[in-house]
Amino acid sequence: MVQKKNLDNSSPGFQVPIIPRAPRSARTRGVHKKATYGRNICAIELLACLAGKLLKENECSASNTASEGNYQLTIPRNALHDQFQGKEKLLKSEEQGSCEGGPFISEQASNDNQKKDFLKRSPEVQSGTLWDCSSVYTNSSCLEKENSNDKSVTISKSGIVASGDLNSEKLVAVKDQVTDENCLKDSMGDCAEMPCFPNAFSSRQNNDMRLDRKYDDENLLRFYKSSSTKFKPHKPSSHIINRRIRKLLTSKNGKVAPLKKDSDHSKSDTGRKGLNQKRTFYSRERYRHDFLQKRRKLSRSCIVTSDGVLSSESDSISHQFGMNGEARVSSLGVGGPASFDAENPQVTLSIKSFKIPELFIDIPETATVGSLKRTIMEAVTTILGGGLRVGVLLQGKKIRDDNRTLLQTGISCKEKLDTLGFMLEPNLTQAHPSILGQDSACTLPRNVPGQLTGSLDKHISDSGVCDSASNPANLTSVCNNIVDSTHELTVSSNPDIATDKPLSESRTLVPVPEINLEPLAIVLANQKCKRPELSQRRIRRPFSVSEVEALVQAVEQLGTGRWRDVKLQAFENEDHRTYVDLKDKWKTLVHTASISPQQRRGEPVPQDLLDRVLAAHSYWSQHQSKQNGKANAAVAQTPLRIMANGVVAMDDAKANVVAGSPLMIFTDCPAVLPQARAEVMPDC
DNA sequence: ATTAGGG
DNA sequence: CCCTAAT
Repeated sequence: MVQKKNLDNSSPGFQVPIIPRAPRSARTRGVHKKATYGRNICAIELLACLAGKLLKENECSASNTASEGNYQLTIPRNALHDQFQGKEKLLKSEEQGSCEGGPFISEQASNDNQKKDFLKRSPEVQSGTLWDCSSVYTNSSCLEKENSNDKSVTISKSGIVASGDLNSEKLVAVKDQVTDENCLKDSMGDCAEMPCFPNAFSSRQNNDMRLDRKYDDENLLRFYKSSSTKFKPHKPSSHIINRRIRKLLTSKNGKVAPLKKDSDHSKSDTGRKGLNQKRTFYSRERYRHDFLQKRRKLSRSCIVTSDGVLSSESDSISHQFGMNGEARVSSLGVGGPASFDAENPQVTLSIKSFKIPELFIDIPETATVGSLKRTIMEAVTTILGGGLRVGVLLQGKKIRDDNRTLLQTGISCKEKLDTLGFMLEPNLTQAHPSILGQDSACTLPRNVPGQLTGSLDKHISDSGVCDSASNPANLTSVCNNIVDSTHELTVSSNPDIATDKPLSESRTLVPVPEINLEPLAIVLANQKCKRPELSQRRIRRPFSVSEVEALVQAVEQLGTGRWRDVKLQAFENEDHRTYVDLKDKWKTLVHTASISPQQRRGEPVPQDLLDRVLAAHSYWSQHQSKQNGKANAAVAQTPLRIMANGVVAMDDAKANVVAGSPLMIFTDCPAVLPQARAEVMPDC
């Protein structure tokens, strides 16, 4: 159990213990200490990084230098080594063409045509776009484009969908105010070089986001910008945000005070049923039916929870998560991709991309680019307000990152590494209070989002863009923990104050009462909302044929009522298989054997095994009933026998054997089996 | 802690 | 696989 203790250590380099024996209660549940991996720090820092990126791109500056902020994530080699057991090689360098083969948007920027096509594919793109903090300017181009048609805005490039009846004239007006008009051009071609294009992570621009992770007693993770020439915003307004970012960076442990005072929620998360990362915000007012429908649809199918997926560079994984959100990692070890210097035991990874699956925005017809921009900013801020956390994926599925689960996954095995992945996702347990709703509903404190929004408003104003719905104050929302795992975020805004209002009003940082406010809704969608994520549910681990074989054999000998013994006999060293699991598996085996082969799923179980399952099941069922009948009859421990000729012999008459006796001789109830297992039959 | 069953 | 009641 000493080893157990080590496991509870939140050290990133947890040891894979040599579990002596199956714990009596492998299923013991309880509050598991979460592996933090320096989560807090990481979250804030990543947030800052993203925010910075967003900021930068908001500038929509045509500058397209390759010297973007460069962040590196350096993980102590030990940390990885312990988990991967020398499989660091998987983390090969991916400096170039990191996006190759992956369905990422970033790959589409190579030429204008592709971009156009991409836009047309918006529906699909929406659900799986690369979140690159694309700017509103970028979006605006889409706005205009779409607006010319059905007035339904679709910002697909960044996975943002905004629908509403935009006023064309306004857009046009806004257009003139936008710093970079190119961004508003209908033709994306003019934006080819714009950093605001989704392809913010194209290798070409070389602005990969890297996080450097240093091992530190205090900070497991230290984030720093190793080089930056473009990070600093040129505009004054940006400083505000920048300052904020800096503040975040300096605040230890994500001490973004107002952002995490909801400890209750995190507690509830420990409980499986209490977890609630789903939150729904919706405005009180109605939207135009066209998007009303859309929204409704969305809210039913899953919303919010943006998550980026950080996966190992396995292509298979890339494909798996192509529609989710993904960040690719690559090793940047000094000594080469897979080389490790014993003296410099660190593995350096870089986040190639990070995306948030979907972000749907509903905006009123009076909306302006400015309001949209702000709204998006709010949404992002709100989402990331709680910081980010690194999730662990196994075979494409989220798994808890507590040590127990990690051990279960067997990621220490080399074969498993291929399916191991990581992802960035909002740290909901520490989420911004405003988005942490109670079970029923809650109203967001208006002043909460106001802070950053205020800054943004100024920024917008400075940019010359009139922000009509500049009242962040109106961000009122209701959170619902919808049973169907719906995530929905609706941010209402005040469109009335829109364009016509003086800028001064737009700049106000003071929350304004929501009066006549048509809602400006933002729906953050996450198609894979069904994910339990923090769920304590163990990962699914289908039984292999050999396991089935072992199980069948054990049951043949021990019967169906001694699962513990079955476990001990056949799965003693497979800690992830509890006797309950074995029992369940047997149950399914019996079922499987009872149905037609066409109805069976998963890895096919050899028919002979299924035959044995049926035979054993039949026998033991019968036997059990007889036992019940004969109150105190001797318990036959191993009445079932399989003869060398492939015959399963069962004989209750001769089943009366000493308990524990493994073998018996039977002559009745034969069942022809494809294969015989002579070894089981010593006598005969 | 196990078993047995339903979910 | 999970959850529970019953041993």
